[in-house]
Amino acid sequence: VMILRSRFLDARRKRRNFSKQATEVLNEYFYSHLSNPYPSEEAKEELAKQCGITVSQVSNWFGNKRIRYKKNIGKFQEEANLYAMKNALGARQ
Amino acid sequence: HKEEKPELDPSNPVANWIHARSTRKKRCPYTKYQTLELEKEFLFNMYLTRDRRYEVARVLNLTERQVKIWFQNRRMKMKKMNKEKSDSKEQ
DNA sequence: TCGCTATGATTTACGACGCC
DNA sequence: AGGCGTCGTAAATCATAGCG
Repeated sequence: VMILRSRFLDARRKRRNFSKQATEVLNEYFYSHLSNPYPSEEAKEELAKQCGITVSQVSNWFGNKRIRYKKNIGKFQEEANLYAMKNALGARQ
Repeated sequence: HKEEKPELDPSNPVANWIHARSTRKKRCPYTKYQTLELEKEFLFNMYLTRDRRYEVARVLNLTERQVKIWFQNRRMKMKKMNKEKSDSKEQ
């Protein structure tokens, strides 16, 4: 408990990339809201909970994703297709 | 609510996103000295009087607008840091 | 081990809106 | 109207994790 706390309070603990599952959740939201990828505060809280990260981290992730996607749509085409397909399959059941 | 500039283009997904106006000044990182002096001033008071703003801007060779915005951003940063501190304390 | 790039976080600069 | 406040964000930049 104290250890978990100090993990957060402890300044400058090393940055870790988010888990594959977390990135999966964020990408699913991003690509299924591609025409308006701006989650509300409530949606951010839900995503944060699902991903095990903070709301600020969710905001950072979307900010980075939007600008990087916009800067080079081509580079993300494959990823976009993957999540579009995943979404279509999931929506059918 | 919209923010800066919804582009009117058909069919591409990015069209309705928020875009910065082309007239926006490019972000220019401040020097260590500028940042240090701004931090010292912030420690003295989180809100600037008009006279202090003029003086700080003059000394650091920034515009009054840049100094005003720096303080606004700094207050938001402080708020965020306080929130994270209290969030991590509960449970 | 070394470089490089991808990724998460932070820093400037505004637009939108609010309240004197 | 006008000016400064917050809030959320764009875009650039920083720092370094992580991989070939």
